[in-house]
Amino acid sequence: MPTKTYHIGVEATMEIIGGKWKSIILCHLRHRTMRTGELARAIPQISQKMLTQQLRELEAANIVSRHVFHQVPPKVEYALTDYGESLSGILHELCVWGEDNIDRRQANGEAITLLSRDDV
Amino acid sequence: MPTKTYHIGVEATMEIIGGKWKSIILCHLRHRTMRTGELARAIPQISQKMLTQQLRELEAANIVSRHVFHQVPPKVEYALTDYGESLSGILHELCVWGEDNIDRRQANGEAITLLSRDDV
DNA sequence: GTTGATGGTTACTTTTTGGTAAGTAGGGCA
DNA sequence: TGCCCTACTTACCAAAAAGTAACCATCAAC
Repeated sequence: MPTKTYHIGVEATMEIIGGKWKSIILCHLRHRTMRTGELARAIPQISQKMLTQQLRELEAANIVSRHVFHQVPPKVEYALTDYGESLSGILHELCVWGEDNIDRRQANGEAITLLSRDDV
Repeated sequence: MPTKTYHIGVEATMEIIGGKWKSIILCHLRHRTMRTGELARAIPQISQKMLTQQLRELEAANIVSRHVFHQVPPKVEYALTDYGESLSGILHELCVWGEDNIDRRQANGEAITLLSRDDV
């Protein structure tokens, strides 16, 4: 098996929380356990496919846990694992920095909106 | 002009530091001003094209400044702007978390290496 | 006048990522 | 009987990101 080589720590981090959706999902799970449908409603732009795909990858990385309730209709809950919680501070800062960035760009005349500001 | 809409702060942040290269470049510039060639040597996997492309985008976002010395052969220096410095804490944490993540995966038997650990 | 150093661009191809739409399961319920 | 609910999968296609390789400019030194 070929050894995977990283040159700098941030590479590994971005492999886990990078991409268009993972950090968004994690920012929501940071606040509370959520069902699949709740996440989908919280992230209206995401498709079913992307949502489950990203959740599977986060689960594989031991960042998110998946709890299936054997019911009909199905019920599945996602939450940060203990290890996932170790990202909580970073996720919070990423949210806050982004909010500030949007404020600046607005002040600068850009046509840009932030719909929910839940990390203030 | 259509208004750009974000749903959560982290979206804006990831638009700026996301992608395969930006956070790596920024982690290097966090320590000191660097010339193009220095960056290229510090990130051996990156191509000329990607390096300049990513630097241009970071410059457009006002995260990185570009200082051209009108000499032959050319000399160009890149540095974090004051605003870019506001990412410094986050970048540091992203590096440290990644280093820890690699440690865990190694302890877990994965064939994986981290070449330089400059953020301890 | 050829070579080298440095930073950069361009055209082209490949890889990765994301989007759409349809289908599955299984019990509840009218 | 047939449709609903929820979570999830699959096949297929489109778009975005990244990789490759060749090229340019300038002046200095040999």
